[in-house]
Amino acid sequence: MRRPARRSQAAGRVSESSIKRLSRYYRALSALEAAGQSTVSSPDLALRERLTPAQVRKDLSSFGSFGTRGLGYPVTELKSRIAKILGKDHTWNVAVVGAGHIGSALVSYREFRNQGFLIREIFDSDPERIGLALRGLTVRDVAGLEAAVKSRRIEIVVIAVPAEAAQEVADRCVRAGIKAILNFAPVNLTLPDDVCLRTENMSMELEYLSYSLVNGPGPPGAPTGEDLT
Amino acid sequence: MRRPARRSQAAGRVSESSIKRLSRYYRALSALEAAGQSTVSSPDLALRERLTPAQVRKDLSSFGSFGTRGLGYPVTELKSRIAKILGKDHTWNVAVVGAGHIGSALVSYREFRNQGFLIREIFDSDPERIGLALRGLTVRDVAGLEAAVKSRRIEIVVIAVPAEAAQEVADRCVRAGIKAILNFAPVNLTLPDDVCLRTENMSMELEYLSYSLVNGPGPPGAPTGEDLT
DNA sequence: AATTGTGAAATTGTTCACAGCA
DNA sequence: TGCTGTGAACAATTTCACAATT
Repeated sequence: MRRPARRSQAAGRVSESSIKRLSRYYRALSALEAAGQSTVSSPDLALRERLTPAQVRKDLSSFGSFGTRGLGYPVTELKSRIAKILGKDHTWNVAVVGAGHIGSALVSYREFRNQGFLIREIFDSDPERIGLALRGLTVRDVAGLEAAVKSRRIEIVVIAVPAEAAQEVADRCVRAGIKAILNFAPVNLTLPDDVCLRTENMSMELEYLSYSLVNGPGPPGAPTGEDLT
Repeated sequence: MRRPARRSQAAGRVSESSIKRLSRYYRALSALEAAGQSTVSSPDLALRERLTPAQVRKDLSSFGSFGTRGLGYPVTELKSRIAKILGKDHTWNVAVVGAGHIGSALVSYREFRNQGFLIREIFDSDPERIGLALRGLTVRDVAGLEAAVKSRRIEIVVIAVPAEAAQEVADRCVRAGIKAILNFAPVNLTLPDDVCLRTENMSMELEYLSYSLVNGPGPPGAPTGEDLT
């Protein structure tokens, strides 16, 4: 065996939250680049993303990044560095399962394609939907999922089926060798540890909103105007 | 025996993450209730939500909840307790701004209504879309937003417009007195502190997935099957 | 016997503060 | 001078371990 394995880059230990912040830096850097700014400082970046300069520096340094002391970070360079870390230097082949409202919205969602996620197939089990054309794609029978994963080299599956059907779809994805799933069904999927799962849980966000409306926004203790005795 | 001031319930200090977990408990409890189970223990709940029993107990006890030692938590009781905390004992009047793919998907999204979020209005600025019928709603001119917020007592606005237009819509919401916004546009909105904002950031989730595909899933060091040199 | 509720310990994440560099 | 990179201080969160309770 090899020594304490390193990852591709100088990636140390990167927490989920710092990866999420990386996404935000990426977005900010894209905007800066578009605006023609060539370097950016940590206070500057922090301001744009409502973070602290220290955090920006910690995050960026945590994967051995290089800014220039006294000057800041080179925008384009840093952007492409982050792109690489986030796997944005690839494109990914995506299949959507479920051609209902969410599924159909996704195939038309520009942001998806912009980010390098190319939707190659959309599946459904409803005979009424199979055969429909959606943005240049034809809805196909979900029975063909495994075959398509192989033949079209699908790497990511988006699950946009009703809650009851989601686990079964997920199981089939796993059997087909899929390693990343984005789930829109409001259930907890059970998957092997080597499959990465993200669940887009709108209910959770909504509940957080309603919680805040009831209990007052912001950190505990913040005034609401109302006095809850 | 006077104590330092309490909130409505025994709500102590509740972090964002524990509120999100509350949503999960709620969902698990709904399932348990439907299955006819009348009590549930913390190890049981933890298993279903992939958490630790200790965390479940900490969360639940943090707002002075009551299980029964030796027995567990009463499912129905706990569920309605959480419902109250999350503001799920109300319904909320929601307006959607933006009748594009996301906006239209939302008005048809059953989960939304199930959770007590009633979409009362949908707005757009595109003359081609104004007047269209969507699930019993008519797309109206966004110029009428402020008026509708008042006359229809809208409490939550969902922003589903392109990135460029999002901040302006948000500003108008604030002026109309809205205190909760769910944002689907891929931008950072700037809002007063007393307005609760949640941004549903799909790019972030996608980037997390692609990061995981590139760098291996799970906590750092987890084996992938593939050996990244 | 089983399970909650909870201080205390461990861990994780964030901010501070300053040395080192352009 | 201004800013990065980073160890050390601090804060938040999670887990542990156990007394209390049914």
